[in-house]
Amino acid sequence: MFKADVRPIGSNPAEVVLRRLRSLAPISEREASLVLAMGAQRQTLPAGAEIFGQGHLVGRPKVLLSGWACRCRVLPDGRRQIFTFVVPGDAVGLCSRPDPVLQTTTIALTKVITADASPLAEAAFERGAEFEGLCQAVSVAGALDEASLLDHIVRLGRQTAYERMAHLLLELRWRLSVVGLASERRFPLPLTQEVLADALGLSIVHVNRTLQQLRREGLLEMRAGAVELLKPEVLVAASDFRLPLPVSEDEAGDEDVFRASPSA
Amino acid sequence: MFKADVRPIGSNPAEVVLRRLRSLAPISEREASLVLAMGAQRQTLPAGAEIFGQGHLVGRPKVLLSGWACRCRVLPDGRRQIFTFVVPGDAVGLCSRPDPVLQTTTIALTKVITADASPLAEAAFERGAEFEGLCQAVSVAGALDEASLLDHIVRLGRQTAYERMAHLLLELRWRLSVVGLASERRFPLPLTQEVLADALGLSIVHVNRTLQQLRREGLLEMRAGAVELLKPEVLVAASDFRLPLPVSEDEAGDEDVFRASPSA
DNA sequence: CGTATACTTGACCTCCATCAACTGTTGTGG
DNA sequence: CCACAACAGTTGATGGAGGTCAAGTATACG
Repeated sequence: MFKADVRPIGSNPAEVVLRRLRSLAPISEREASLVLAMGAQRQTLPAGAEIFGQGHLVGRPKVLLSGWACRCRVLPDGRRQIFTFVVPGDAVGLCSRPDPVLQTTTIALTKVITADASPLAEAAFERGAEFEGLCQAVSVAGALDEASLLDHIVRLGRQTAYERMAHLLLELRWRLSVVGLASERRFPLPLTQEVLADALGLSIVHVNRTLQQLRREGLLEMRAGAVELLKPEVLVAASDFRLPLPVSEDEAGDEDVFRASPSA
Repeated sequence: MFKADVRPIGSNPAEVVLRRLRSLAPISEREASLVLAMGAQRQTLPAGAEIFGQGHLVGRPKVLLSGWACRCRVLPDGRRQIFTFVVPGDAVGLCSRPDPVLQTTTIALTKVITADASPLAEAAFERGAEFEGLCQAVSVAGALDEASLLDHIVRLGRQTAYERMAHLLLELRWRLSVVGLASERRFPLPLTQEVLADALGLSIVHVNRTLQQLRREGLLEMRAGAVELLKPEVLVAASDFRLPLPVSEDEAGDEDVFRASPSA
């Protein structure tokens, strides 16, 4: 059985962050140790805790070492929209502009462990010349974040429930695989159907039926907080999923674990 | 009658850009003349022209001096999703990261006049210390762009057709008012119902019916490429519209033309 | 055990899409 | 100046995707 917050293989809990950054740009040893050192200042929060509040002045940026969170907004009548999921290795509130306010609330969806990312922010934004790799990795991470928002808009605006679900699952598989938390077919998904509904702009009931349809068609299995995509290629085709465009001609970090159409 | 691309009052066509930037941060005289100088290198494109292509390497950043454009993506089966509208004064492809690829296509919706924004990009990103105002304005512009994407996600995920339409019109009114192209109730809207449909994730027919409902309720009038919001407060209340949070405590530029709940 | 939380299922309804036709409105060329 | 495309907008009829309501059944947890 998968656990929601599998610890990276190495001993340092900040290793996920390093993996993430290495997938975005080449990271030197000196940079790596700066990143790993952040693992010392940890904070644990229970599911449901607010990590960043909408409208609060930004505190210090954070990275997620384990657990899942989401950025969302709640309408006055209680409707909620989730903008993006935050998975281990991701940063929250890490932003080049002296962002006066966050436009969103960040909430822990499981028990989470975070670390203070100020050292990373300082290295990337204020001493970018010294820390070229970190600077570039953080910059690319920002570009990917924006790409993910755009994908989300397409899902919500122009895709059916079935396509939205398939597309989101593939995106999560991709993001988790980068930090070593997903195999080609299987990954943890500690989300309730209600949370999926709030992300996909659907009702809980319809999320349930959509998942059942995918199961009936033999495309996935879900149990104990983990999903298995039985035929990822079919989902890719059905939802027009594509990975973010290649980062650049020469500067990829890790080799990709798998491409948009994995050999199943 | 309103024209779609009213020229700013001043003689220099780049004055809209200056207005936009001044609304975001204090701009010095030296910075202002740098901005106005960009007006010299103009380019005119017909409606339908592609300003930036998805996947192309970014050319030079541009600012829009007149006309309207949109950033969008087209799915393989022809469905189209518009992410955001680009109105006079806005920049396209202006980005701190050496963004290798644009995730979107930018298309002219009317005849447009653009100018090369490289001087602005260079001042803001490479000589930020010399051009503090520009640097800050561009940075805030980026934050507002992101906020607008988030609003769009909420519209598409959690609002009804009626709410989406009201919310979008209020956003456009706000953005145009900043550059002096909207009065409190009236502004140009050179968009077909098809374009609105592609932005709002609706069908053309339903956009038509939604507009008719708004008209029947005496909330707006549309003719000759311009809208008049007869009771903006009602639209604000119906769509839970709110302006982007205050930029910061002390550094606002222009006074706002009107706040979220204008005295109608 | 018993309570809370998540998931499941059925019945019903509504919002919005689709299809198809029709009505302006431009603008262009004969 | 009119004919007629071409396009944007309008309208009705119909159906389907997905929402809502309500009741059930696991599953976890103290």
